[in-house]
Amino acid sequence: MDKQKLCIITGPTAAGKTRLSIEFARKIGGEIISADSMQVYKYMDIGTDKIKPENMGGVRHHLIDFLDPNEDFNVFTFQKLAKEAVSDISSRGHIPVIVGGTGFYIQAVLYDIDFTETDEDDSYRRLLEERVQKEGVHNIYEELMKVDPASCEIIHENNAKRVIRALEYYKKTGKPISEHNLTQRQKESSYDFKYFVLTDRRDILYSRIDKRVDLMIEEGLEDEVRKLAAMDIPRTATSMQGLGYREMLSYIDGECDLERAVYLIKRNTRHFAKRQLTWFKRERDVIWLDKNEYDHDDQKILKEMLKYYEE
RNA sequence: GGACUUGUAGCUCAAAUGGUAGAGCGUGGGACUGAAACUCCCUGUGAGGCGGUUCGAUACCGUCCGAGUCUA
Repeated sequence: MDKQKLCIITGPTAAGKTRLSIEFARKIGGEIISADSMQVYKYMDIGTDKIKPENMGGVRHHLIDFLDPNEDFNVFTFQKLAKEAVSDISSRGHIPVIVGGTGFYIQAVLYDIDFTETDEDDSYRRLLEERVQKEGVHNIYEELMKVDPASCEIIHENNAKRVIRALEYYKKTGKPISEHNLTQRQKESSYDFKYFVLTDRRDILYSRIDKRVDLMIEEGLEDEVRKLAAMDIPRTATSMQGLGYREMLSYIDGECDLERAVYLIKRNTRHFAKRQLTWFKRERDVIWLDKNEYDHDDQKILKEMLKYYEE
């Protein structure tokens, strides 16, 4: 049986994925699955730069704007929903196009990474978090050293989050996560995929980010965040970790002035774009599309993408 | 015009009784496999110019240039 076709359009934030993806999807008869950890949330439109229905050009979108900001969202959930969407789309004879900047999410779907090993119980994680609060990471790092020294080679001691997860994994499965990761890494994709990474010169990217943040402020980001705050969404919620939301909340709570908040949003977004690029650089079988090499002309890029697609 | 302060890494600033200097932030690079817009790691030879004193000056002296504060 032939492999299922799948396209991916990703790249750092503000590279111009959204607009391009609409044209591309229309050309190939595709439907879009958003791979964005924040655009899943309702009431978070400005800060996530969520596409407006009138800009969708008739292309159907999945995994966007459906979750309450109080709810948690993570890779596993995304993977499950995305796989459902993929089969739904292909069952109707369309091509699934994954669009978004969360590389981890894309990987989870593309290589069908196995996350099914554990239950929902996170009491152990909570316990470890508390211990880190009180004792620092060192002690639990030592514990990880005993059960999974290979992970200690990879995870830096200061990276409490990853140390906790490694211990949690061991506790729940009796196996080291390092071993699991190793086998997952070997996987071949079961899709016939084209993985496009849209990018641009760094300075252009950065100035686009700055402009976009200014625009968000003009469009009323503050108001959007105030409304969320009024909905009693805790600052620790996954949704409130989103860029722009975190910083705005600290401004609203009087921890800094607006100017500072805006500066931080811009800076953190730049850092984020950099991290995204690092991620895509080490992904296999990626097709880089540097806008700079196509005179920043979407039509030229689109032509190139279609060429790859026909292959 | 006079008095004073000041000129150290892209930015904000340290330190060293004269023995060639660090921090934070930015920048750049990297990791990442149920939190990922998360979390974490690595990354800095740079003293305004010219003279002088000295074995040796970014530090002392002179001078020029730039910045700031006060003042007739």
